[in-house]
Amino acid sequence: MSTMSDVYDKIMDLAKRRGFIWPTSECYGSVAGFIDYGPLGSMMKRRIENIWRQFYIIQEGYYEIECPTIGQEDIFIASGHVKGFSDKMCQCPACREYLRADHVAEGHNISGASTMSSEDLTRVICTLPCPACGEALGAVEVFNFNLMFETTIGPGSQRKGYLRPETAQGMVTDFARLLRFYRDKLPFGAVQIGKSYRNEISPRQGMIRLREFTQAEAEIFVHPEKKDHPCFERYAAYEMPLFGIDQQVQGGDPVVVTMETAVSQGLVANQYVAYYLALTHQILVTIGVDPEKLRFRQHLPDERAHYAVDCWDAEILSARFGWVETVGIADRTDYDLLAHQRQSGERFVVFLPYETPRKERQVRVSPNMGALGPRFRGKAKAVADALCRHVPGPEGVTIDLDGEEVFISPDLYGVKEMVVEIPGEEITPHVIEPSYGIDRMIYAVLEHSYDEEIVEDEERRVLRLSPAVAPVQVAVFPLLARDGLCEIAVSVSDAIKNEGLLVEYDDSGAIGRRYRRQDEIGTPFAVTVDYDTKEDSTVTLRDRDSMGQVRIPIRELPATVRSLVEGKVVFSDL
RNA sequence: GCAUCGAUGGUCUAGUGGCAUGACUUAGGCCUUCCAAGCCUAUAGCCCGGGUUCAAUUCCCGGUCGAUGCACCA
Repeated sequence: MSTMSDVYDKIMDLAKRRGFIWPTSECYGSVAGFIDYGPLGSMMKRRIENIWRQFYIIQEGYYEIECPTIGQEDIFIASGHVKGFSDKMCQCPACREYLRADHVAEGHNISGASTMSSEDLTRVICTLPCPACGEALGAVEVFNFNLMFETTIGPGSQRKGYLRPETAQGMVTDFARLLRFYRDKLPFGAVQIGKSYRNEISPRQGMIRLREFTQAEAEIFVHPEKKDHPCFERYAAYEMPLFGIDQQVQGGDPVVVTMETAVSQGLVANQYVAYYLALTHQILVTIGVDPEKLRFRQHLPDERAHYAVDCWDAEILSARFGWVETVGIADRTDYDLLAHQRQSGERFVVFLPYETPRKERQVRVSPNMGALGPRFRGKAKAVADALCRHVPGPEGVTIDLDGEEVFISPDLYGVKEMVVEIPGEEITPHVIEPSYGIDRMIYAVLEHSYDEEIVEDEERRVLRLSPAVAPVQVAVFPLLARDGLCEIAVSVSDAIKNEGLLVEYDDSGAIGRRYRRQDEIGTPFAVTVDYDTKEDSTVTLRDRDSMGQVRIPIRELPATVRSLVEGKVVFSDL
């Protein structure tokens, strides 16, 4: 454990010193669960988010939207967060221990505790002993602790609002607009990258459990009966470790299978889920998560939401925290759309026309209001409604009118049988929801990239970041700060900047120290201008990981470096 | 939120009821022809608030942050 902590401590120390991650507002003492991204951290975060966009927006074609981080109460009543995102807690009057009230009750075989009101729970547990100190709970009081930050909207605090606990609701509440944007066809998807907030009771694991964190989420709306992904071929042969329910229950290891097999064997519920499992694996490996420290674990039936048909977590192995849930991928069915439909009174459906309109025989009852009106007066409407419900025959019908049996003769209505054309049907789509914790991804990349080695009796710390996520992409040095080398180096640096790359120029101290500085922040390439440069206009290009060097002409340098950073060529091929 | 422990320049650290160590880093200079070399100089610190005391970085109380355990973890 001591060596494990060391890795975390070293990474966080480096991250603090070099400007990746800082405790927030340190001058006032910081607040647990909040962090600042420093200059390098912000850049790296942006690069990771952009890789995510590359997959979800460019490859998948799901456009990004941006919704407020504060939402009105209705949204979170519908989503279930007002009710379900809180825990029933109580404090033991004797030992002041905080307890989950429903857990106390369940510990004494009281069933249904999780659905009881606070009052009922208080009554039930007040005779029970405190599980911590053994004293009777007695004057205990059960209260709700909701993990959402609450606020008010507008002056006078009339309107309650919450900081969103996830970005996903935005895509669901905008469903009708999105559907129209995508021209009324399924499937379609929308994504959002942004801040979410959860008032964690005890956010003590550095950047793993934050109170304000960044999520990247996609909501993909699909036909409930068409869960084959149109581009499944892309990942059908993709292999990765899946830790299914069976393997977990039987105490086995994750199995490495193709997505094709996973779906056909029923390990993964459908192609959509499998597709995004594979896509997620690809994203995580692309940003620099070690594939050996990555697995996908299926939620057990008791941890999965009751409405979800399948749910998987991408878990990343951290030396400090063990397997960390970093991405969740769930088939949430129509739960969210129906919930908002109920709460808002709006319709959350897609109208899907049949290929050819379906013909259907229908019996239509048309009450003769001209006759019903004078006879039943105020009750005429109720009679008409009852007639339509009963579908009376030609011989009249007896209906129940406020408990009174009333015979309605055939002259008071007509019955017509007709063939109507049904052009299509309305369906409520199902939602496939991949949800990424960006901050956890960043931590994982830092931890998996961190390396130490001994070079000539000196410890060399190096972040082996992929060029795709390294904040600084190229460093440029004059070998010595004299004889006009600085001027050449500055112009080389400018030339590389013109390729859109982030360059750091440094001419201070010994060359070795400058290389080490860049190694520590993960800069993948360094260019050095030396005396030969003055003779033949070439420079050395140094590779961070191998510390190898090649000489290249200055005029080829910018394009070469760019290809290297984009991963189109690798250093060993130069 | 509770319990235990901790907090000294950017980092690591010595130490103390009475002028606060050292190293590394950083900046400037000298030197230096490719991987943290050397020399000179400079910048910079006792977590915050209250108490005890002539005097508190040191002792006491409270808080903040961090580590660990408990609890919690859509």
